[in-house]
Amino acid sequence: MITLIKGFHDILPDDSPRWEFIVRTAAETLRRFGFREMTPPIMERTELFERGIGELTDIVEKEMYTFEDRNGESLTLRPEATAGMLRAVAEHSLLRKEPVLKVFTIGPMFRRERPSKGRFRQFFQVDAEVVGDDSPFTDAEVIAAAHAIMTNIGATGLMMEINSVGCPECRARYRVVLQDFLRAYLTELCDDCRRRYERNPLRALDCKVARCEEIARDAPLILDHLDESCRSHFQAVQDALRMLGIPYRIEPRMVRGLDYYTRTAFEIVHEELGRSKAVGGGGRYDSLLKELGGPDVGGIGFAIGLERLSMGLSDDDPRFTRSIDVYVAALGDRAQPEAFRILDLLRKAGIAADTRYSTKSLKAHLKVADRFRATRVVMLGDNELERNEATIRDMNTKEQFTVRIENIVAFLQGAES
RNA sequence: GAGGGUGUAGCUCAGUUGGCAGAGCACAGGGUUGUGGCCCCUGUGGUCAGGGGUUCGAGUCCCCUCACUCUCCCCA
Repeated sequence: MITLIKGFHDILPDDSPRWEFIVRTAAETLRRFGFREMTPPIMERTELFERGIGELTDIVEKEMYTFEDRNGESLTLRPEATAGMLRAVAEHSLLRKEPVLKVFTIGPMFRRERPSKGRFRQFFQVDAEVVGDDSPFTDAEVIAAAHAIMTNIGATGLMMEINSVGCPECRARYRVVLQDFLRAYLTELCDDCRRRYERNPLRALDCKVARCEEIARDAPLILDHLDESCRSHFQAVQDALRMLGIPYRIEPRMVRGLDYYTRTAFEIVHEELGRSKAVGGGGRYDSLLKELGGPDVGGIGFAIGLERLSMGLSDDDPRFTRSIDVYVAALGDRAQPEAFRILDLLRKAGIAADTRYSTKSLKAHLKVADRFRATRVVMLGDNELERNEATIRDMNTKEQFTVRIENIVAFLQGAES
């Protein structure tokens, strides 16, 4: 048997109603916030991710599905959506038409990591971006949109964590302060943190190794080293969140894995999965679009992992059960062609109808209709056929009606309401 | 990349000191010649992950391989 690629997964028919609900709810919520859908391809030139995400990040260094096209060009399956979204914004000059652009996309991302609970090599994200606006209200609105998606889907046990990583100038100043502090502990830090000491010392703050955590507890915080404009921006974001009633917690040691974030950064954490497997995350990027060849304006965005979001939902929600409107039961070979024709009429009238040709006895037909959760059954046998009629059974009340064949569609539509 | 755990029917899992391959659910048929859900009966379905070894005999003991899964690093 040929099997699934490791870390990939099928969404089976029984899973689809629940999945479709999540995707639809996310899209509806974002449209309510003024976002419009945009769908870039799932494959881009490798250089886009190297430039956009940062060459020194884990994602670009070791997690990308990169391969050579037949003409020798290096292509990569997208590991996240923002780079492709901003590429499209720049390439089509969308900001000339609309100086503040709010867009979202939903689709699969690919990262070649070791799979585990809630972590896959292909996973779906809903990704939203606001480009061309620096207002702290925009930051709060984006966080509110992420929160609304999860509230509307009904996920529980979630927490919004926020931080400010400052503008590039603040960060450069803070980095020196942090390095001064860490220098005394260099021999005690884990290998990774020591390796990153020069290039990216901030990551030590987020390390999960016990000793590193202890050290990080006493480290100076970037929040205490922001300049006036960054500090007032962060304060304004919090004020706006409180106005909206969004529950949040300041996480002063949060550092995100993508290089492009500036100022506001946030994560959505699930109590069961813990902080190392966020359900969603995002932040502001003030120079990314320019880096990708677009105008020099800032933006902010977030991504939510749909599989992880789905884990916060209960399994037996009645919204997710299958159902059709009408089942057509043909009894005997003479009735079958007529039933076949009726089935087609029902479908053309917009009624969700189905049958099973290999089922013969009425008892078996009704069992199938029951399993399909059909609300009504059209029964057609020799008795009915002779009189040009059909029997229609209401599966809930067990009431039965005799209806002339040419009136079946009208009868079913009339009883619809 | 490092370290644990688990592989028996479509699914969830029993399987005793090594002695005929099992249950529940699901599926199909029947109990009712044309009336579902509950109940009862019957049936279909197995390379016991794969390979090798020990043994009269291996699902069970030993070795190897593979797959899945969880934890850590990191991300959604």
